[in-house]
Amino acid sequence: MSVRGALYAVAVQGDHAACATTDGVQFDGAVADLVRFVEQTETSVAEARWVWWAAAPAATPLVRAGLHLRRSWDLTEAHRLLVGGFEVGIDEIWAVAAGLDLAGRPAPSTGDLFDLRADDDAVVGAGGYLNPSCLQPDWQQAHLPDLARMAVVTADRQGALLSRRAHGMSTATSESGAALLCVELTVHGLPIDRPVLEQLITETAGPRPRDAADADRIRAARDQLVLRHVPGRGATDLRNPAHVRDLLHSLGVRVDDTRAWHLEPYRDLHPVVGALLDWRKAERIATTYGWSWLDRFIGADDRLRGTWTACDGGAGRMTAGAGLHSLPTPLRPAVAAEPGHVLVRADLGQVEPRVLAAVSADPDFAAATAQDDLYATVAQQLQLERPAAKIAVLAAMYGQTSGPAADALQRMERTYPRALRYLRTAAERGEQGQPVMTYGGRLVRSRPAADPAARRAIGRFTRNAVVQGAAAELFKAWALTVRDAVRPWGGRIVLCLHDELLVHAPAAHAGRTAQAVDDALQAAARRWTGGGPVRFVADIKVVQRWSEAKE
DNA sequence: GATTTCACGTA
DNA sequence: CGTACGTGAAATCC
Repeated sequence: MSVRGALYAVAVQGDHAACATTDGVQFDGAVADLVRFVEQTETSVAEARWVWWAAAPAATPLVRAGLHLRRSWDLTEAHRLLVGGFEVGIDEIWAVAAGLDLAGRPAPSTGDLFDLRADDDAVVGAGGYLNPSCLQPDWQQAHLPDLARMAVVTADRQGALLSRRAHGMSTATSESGAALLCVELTVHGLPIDRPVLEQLITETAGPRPRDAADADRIRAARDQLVLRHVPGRGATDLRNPAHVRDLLHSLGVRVDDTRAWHLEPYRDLHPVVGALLDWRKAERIATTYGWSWLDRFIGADDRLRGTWTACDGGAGRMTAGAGLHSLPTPLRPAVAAEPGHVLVRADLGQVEPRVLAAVSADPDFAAATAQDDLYATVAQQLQLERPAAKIAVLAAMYGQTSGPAADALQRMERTYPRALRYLRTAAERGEQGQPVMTYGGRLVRSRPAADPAARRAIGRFTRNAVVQGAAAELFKAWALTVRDAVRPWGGRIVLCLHDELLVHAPAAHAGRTAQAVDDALQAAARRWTGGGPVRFVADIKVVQRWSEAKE
């Protein structure tokens, strides 16, 4: 089966661009003119699907120009479904789609004057491989129409391979859409209330330093809040874990490392412990989320911008730079809707166990998803208290085998044999060095492991990857449905956080937008589960600031 | 100069 | 001996 729609492949390098279909090259010219060509095609060809080797270089100029593209096919994302992994060149994508042996790929030209292959300019060379020079920007710029034509061919070949895999095609279009959404997130950014953020940073990290000497003074003052508790050891470098450990040892705090959760029990032993733990929080904001972070990542339009990727190499979640996925809670009041707008904050409830119920097709576990609080039902079925039931479910998904979960896990085995078998199989495959496949048909490779402990660690990784990865696939399907559903009301997704969505929308359409986000979940879940019995729930609230309505 | 270790933020 | 990611500072490797 081929990829649905009319395929238009776009290749961009610098200021130049080309577009091709199966009928041949349709456009070859400047990026500024490509924007008009794409806009015209998007409106006149209802079934247009945009194909690119990677979303970022091709789609960024289109998104910057304000275009909204409905359908895409991302060769890099589709390739990742086929073979797993992360970093790939277009030569590898081409070879895998063509069914060629990767080992036979010609080596890239060394640029050596005596390398005669540099004279061979054919796009597809001996053995059907792409010219190894295809990874070089200047070669790409000279061959953009060819790259676009090759992209159309590759998309069709990938479609033929993925259509043999359960859910392969829908996951490929979803992951492609996620990659385009990532370009939009990168371009548009997250709205920030700059005065509030500056206030919050000032409270923890101190005022904006005037110069380097001022920065040193503020830093020393912060250190002094800790060091004043240990007279005579004022030379201790708080940023050096070994120094801190020695200091703590001298006070009778016996810890191997100085991580916060090891130190927390000693908070009352000596005032320096609490001061150190408070210092760490302030230091984190000062270094990672301080003034230089603000200057680097928040634009003149008060938008926080990081680089987004649609699918990490491991479990398959979206990732984001500029600290977007680890913004400390104290700073979240600064994430705020623009005037006349609201934020619709939606997060999935207990998504991983619900996903496990769906992907393992365990009927009794699926029945538990009917309730808003899945763990309450599981507790009844296991005849345990709710906290113990929750620990048991999480232990099963994360591969914890020791501690208080052991008895509860046996009950899980008896009550939900199908779900537990699904997890055990994934763990065993990882331990044996084999890849696992997610519900959506994405291959996750297991890393090689030498000793038994490392093999078990890989087993925990693959056990978790089939759940976390499938949850990521459902999340992306939801996010893309939301992207389309909120658009008529002027809404736009501004943040994706694994199981949480933030939509920025005009205040006048707040209610409609919130309803659209909920409807989108039901529609996406129905499609994703194939109409199965598993229920998904979301907590959805209309707020001005991200920090509101957060339990 | 690049890589590893420690630490910690988020889910 | 619960999973993943990104970031920064210091130590370590080459």
